[in-house]
Amino acid sequence: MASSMSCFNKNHQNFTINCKNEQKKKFVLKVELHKWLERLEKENGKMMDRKTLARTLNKLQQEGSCKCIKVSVPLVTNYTRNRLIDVILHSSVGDLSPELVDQIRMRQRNFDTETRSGAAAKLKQNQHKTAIPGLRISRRIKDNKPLIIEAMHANGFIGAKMIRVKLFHKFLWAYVSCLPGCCIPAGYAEEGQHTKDLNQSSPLFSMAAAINEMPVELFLQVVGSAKKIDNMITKVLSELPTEEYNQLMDTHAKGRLSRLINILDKLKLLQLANELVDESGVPSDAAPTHSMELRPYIEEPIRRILPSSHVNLNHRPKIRHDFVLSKQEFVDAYWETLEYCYLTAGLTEPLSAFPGCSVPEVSHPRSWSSRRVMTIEQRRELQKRIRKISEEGRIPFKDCLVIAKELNLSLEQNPQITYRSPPKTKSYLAAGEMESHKWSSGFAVNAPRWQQKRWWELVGDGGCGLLPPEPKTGMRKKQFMMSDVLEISLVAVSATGCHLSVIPT
DNA sequence: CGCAGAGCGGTCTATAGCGG
DNA sequence: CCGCTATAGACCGCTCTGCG
Repeated sequence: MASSMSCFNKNHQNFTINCKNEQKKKFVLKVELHKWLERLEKENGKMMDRKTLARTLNKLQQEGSCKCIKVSVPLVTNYTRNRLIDVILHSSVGDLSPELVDQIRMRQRNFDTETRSGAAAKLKQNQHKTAIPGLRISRRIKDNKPLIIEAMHANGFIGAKMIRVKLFHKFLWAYVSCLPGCCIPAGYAEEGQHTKDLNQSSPLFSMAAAINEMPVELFLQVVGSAKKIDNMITKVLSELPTEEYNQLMDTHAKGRLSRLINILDKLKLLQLANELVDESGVPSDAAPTHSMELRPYIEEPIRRILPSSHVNLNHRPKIRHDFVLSKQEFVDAYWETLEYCYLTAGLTEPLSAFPGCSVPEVSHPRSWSSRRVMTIEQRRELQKRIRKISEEGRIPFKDCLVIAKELNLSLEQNPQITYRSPPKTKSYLAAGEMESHKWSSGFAVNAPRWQQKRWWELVGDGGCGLLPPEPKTGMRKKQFMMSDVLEISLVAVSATGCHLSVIPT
């Protein structure tokens, strides 16, 4: 690169650009080059103007020393829009390969990160200079965020990011496989045959068009909205009136959606369609923007070893799983493998293998916590039943089991609720949480905050009569028997689909 | 206690408009 | 044609909050 651009003629002044290893580079970002020249010129007390650079590059391009192109990269906060980045290619570069586009995107990402982290460090330094010891000014304005989050969850939003990514990917795969002319062969039996066909290409599709066909219910689960949804969950997004659609697909929703797409991209399950965008602009909504990768792979993270063994991480063999996503069951198998490899990766180095090295989320157990994944129908039916039963009094254990079974709610998840006795006394308030509900248990409750309230949040406003009666004025503490709390908790278990472990006091 | 999500405040880029 | 300025849009780090 540098050889072709080693001499820059600007305002009759020669600039020599000399950079080690630059010869090996096939491209340079325009912003990178600009910053670089700016730094050089600063030493001379002058500033490089962008237009001057553009003119010079045009001249070099006409001479055939380089090629100036624009590469489209997706925005992080808006899945429907792309950002065009200016790239100067070495004249020897022919067609843009997907690898080169990847490198360009990576370089742009790194450039952004570097410049912004530099700016943030400068800001931090300034803050240190101006900070008044002991004075802490909160710049956060209290808002209705908790209410919004609550409303989103009430609409079925799944907190676990990887579960959202999984559901979204399964939807996209199903969408793409139904596209006319799609090369995903349905119901293939012969491995050799589909391998041959799938080698041909990764099916192209328009992300915007795919999302338009997304069921509202799925949208509420994976993207989320705080909007009150009535009689719309059976529809797909494109069937919604514009106003409703815009309310669902607000800036934040687009941001959340874009982050999911970004993760699918980093998992190499999706690829940005490699189109060279000309000066005239951006492709339309109907044009293919992404391709579905049908041959993804997963590497098992390498087991952690004791330092004494002195074995280099790089020299241990990696176990690799290759998939051919020709059938729904293979898509399921991909996700099960990914979850298994990384969720159980307690004694492994997630960063040692793909995709753990590029998607940190895959190795966070919280990202996979599917405890509260329920369809809206399940959620509403559960609310209805619990309300009905609770009007009649206490809910016996067997009824909880019946509800869980009939609504197909899982009881088989990780233990999350733990009741145990306090070190000395058996009576204390649990972390002020019960206090906030104006009642307390008569024994130790060591459940996390969310567990202590989440289950009654699930069943509706104010607890649907399941809560012990509100204590009268002055009656701040109420003693409950273990059986009371067990019963209540088992409803929670049904509602949340988690285990309850009881540690005898 | 650590993580994830979201808002804020900041920087950077692209662009348009203006005057020299 | 050139350079300056204002503005919008994008997106990061920091921070706070709630969850598990």
